[in-house]
Amino acid sequence: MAPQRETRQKRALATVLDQTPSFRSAQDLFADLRSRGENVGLTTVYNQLRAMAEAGALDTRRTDEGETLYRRCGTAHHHHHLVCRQCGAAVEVEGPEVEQWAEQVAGHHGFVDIAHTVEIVGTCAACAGRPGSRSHRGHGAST
Amino acid sequence: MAPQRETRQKRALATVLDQTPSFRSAQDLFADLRSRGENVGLTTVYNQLRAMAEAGALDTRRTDEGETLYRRCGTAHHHHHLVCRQCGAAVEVEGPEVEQWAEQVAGHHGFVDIAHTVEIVGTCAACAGRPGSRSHRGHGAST
DNA sequence: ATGGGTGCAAATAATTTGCAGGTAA
DNA sequence: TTACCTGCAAATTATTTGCACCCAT
Repeated sequence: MAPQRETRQKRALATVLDQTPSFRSAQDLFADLRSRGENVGLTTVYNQLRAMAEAGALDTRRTDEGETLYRRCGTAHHHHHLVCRQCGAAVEVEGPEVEQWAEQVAGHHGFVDIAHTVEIVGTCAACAGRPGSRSHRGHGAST
Repeated sequence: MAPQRETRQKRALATVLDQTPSFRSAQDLFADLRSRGENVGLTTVYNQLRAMAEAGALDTRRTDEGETLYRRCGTAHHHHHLVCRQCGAAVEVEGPEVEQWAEQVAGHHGFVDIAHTVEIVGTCAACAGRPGSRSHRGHGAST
């Protein structure tokens, strides 16, 4: 397997991902890239995003509207997310008890080869303080 | 507000929903309806599905591929799902400890107005017994 | 009669794919 | 040079919407 090549586009995307702590959509990242003057194609963004996600370098989520959101993965081990419904900020959390509960419940029903998804959504302290800041999936980049 | 009307299409959809214990996509339900000879339009299926979901009569999920799945809601109170990745069968489960854990973790990070999603995926006893039955989103209806 | 219900056709929207040309190694 | 990468354009796919007609009440 030939090693991955270093391209301007890859570097640009990686940079943007590193500068945002919250989940962002492909379309969003693409727009951000363009606003920075980086000339990267939408197709490339999708290509890279998928490649990185498959390589385990990115965490992914789906919004209720069907968009896939990506975010640089902090810890390598299993974890869940606590996401702010206002600003999109995400905190990685762990919960041994939940893992156990899932295993237990599944086993109790005769299920094997268990996997699970947990996501907690709420309003973070900052957003709770100043209501009305409807920057659901805000940028905050460039300019 | 005028009461809902009783139509052949609504009844047909309701019947199909009642006969399946697992989550099914709109496309899937539509195909099933047609295979039964029921002449219902895809648009109507979507219309009804959305109306029922908003009315709280249906539970909804999203597959990784972006499809929305619907299923008649058994219990009215909060619960989660244990789904079989092979046949799609779903069991409604509860977990007081998880609810508490979510509240606790969220509060610890300063988040308020908490909501959460939990989904356990596994292979049910039946499917584990006869591997290879790749009916990912099986019908099981008619014929 | 009448207004909610229906469904064909066209519109959306996110994401994927074909493929010709670019470029890192 | 080589084949991986890029990105335009077109294709896919689930779902929504415009709208004229129909039927349960």
